[in-house]
Amino acid sequence: MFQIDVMSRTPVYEQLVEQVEKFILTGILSEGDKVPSVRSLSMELSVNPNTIQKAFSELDRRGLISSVPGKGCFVAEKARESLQVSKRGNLEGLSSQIRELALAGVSKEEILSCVEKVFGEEEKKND
Amino acid sequence: MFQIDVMSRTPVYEQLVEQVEKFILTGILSEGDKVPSVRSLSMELSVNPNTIQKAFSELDRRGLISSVPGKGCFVAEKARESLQVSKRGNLEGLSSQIRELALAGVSKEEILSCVEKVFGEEEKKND
Amino acid sequence: MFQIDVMSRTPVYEQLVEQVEKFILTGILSEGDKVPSVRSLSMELSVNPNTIQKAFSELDRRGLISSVPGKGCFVAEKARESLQVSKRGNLEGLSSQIRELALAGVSKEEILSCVEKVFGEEEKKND
Amino acid sequence: MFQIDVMSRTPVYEQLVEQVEKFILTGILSEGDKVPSVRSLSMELSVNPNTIQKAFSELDRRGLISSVPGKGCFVAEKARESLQVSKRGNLEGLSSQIRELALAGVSKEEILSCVEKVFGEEEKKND
DNA sequence: GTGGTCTAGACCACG
DNA sequence: GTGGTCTAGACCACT
Repeated sequence: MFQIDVMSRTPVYEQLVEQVEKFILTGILSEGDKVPSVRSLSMELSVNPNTIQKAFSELDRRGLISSVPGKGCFVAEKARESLQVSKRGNLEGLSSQIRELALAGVSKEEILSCVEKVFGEEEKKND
Repeated sequence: MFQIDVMSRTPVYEQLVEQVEKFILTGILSEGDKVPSVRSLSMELSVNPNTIQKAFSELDRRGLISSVPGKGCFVAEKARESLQVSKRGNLEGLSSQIRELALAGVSKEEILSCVEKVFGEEEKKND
Repeated sequence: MFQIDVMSRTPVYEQLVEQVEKFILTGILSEGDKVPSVRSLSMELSVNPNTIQKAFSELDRRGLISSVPGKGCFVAEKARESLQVSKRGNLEGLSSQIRELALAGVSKEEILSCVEKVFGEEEKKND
Repeated sequence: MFQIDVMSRTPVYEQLVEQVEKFILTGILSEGDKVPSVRSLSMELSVNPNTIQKAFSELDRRGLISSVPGKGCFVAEKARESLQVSKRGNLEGLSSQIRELALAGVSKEEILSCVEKVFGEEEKKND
């Protein structure tokens, strides 16, 4: 289920956070579902339990999962919804990235075709 | 000319690199131009000379400036061109960001309007 | 009668203890009354019997209930009285909380109005 | 400056967070001030650097300090103000505590005198 | 020197 | 079994 790259520059715990977010967004993890335990993930990924814990703490802090000591971690109510709202806030991040590309001489057409390409993939998946 | 934010999360030396790149891209720094010296920048920005040096080393490594011992640093030949090529490589970064937004339920229309907005700003500037 | 929230951060056994205390204080449970059995509560609340047992042990330790082997648990003599005494010990907890609020710039008036509000509610109930 | 009690039930890192908050609120730590380094605090308090780090991460997350890798941690802009706002949100916590005491038979007068006492102390300090 | 990340391994409270 | 906290000690990037 999870795949982490220990050689990556982005911290392992951050990779975990991102993947859980992705799973929630795609519906692989639904609200109320139990998230794999710290120890099982630690074994499965050969990652120290503390690192898993850190990722889970962060997800808890963001209100995406709810950690219940002695029972496990569960995907929070409205996790998906709140995730969609927060991600949407990154639209300005997109703007700045486009601005940078424009500065580098990338034409509007190239960027538009890039958008089309991505949404083309999406449709393909849904077939 | 330069503006750095010591409280920012992005390393000071990286901020310097980014700004030099931007200056090259916008033409504020043209090929052959002399880049301010390590010492003068250090004074001006109240930044440790080592940090400035690190930024210059990085720019040198990327082939954007070239150091001439005893004379200073100069914007390299074809700096702008090579910069445009490398930045263009970020198109895949754009794709992944768009993919994320799509996953979060942002519609194609919203993204397209975002692209239009940015290029609208660009045109305005050129008026 | 009992309501527990398994997702809550406060341990289930503690929630149980608090609720029994509240029932004693409000008179819902009077001295000598039989407390529901571990097994029935376990069924009713879908909570592990061990957890119920732990709560009862704690209540026993505090002298609020007494277990009669083979017969069940009963609210102890003077349970209400001793509870009132121990709760009164929380007055110092109140002081420290008020001190914190004062430090945060909350005025004496605001706190007094808060006190009035609570006692206003109480009177309303007794009407 | 800092005092932690390793025997306390409240985690060491939480004690640290609380103390820093208190220092900010009382003005012992002003905005822009440098907070002692992770390592120096670790030595001074005989607490593992990781534990200090955890406290600082939490404070950073709350926007009360700003961690700058390689430079140190600094009290954030508006730290005091935002702290006052968030603490004020605890007024409802005060209400519930008062409600509990009322339930235990504590009279309104006793609580009012408690409030008076605390604010009496405050005035004394300011003399 | 600084903070940030990670591992290894321990103990605790809870269920 | 679960998550939460802590220690000890390491490495990294940055100043």
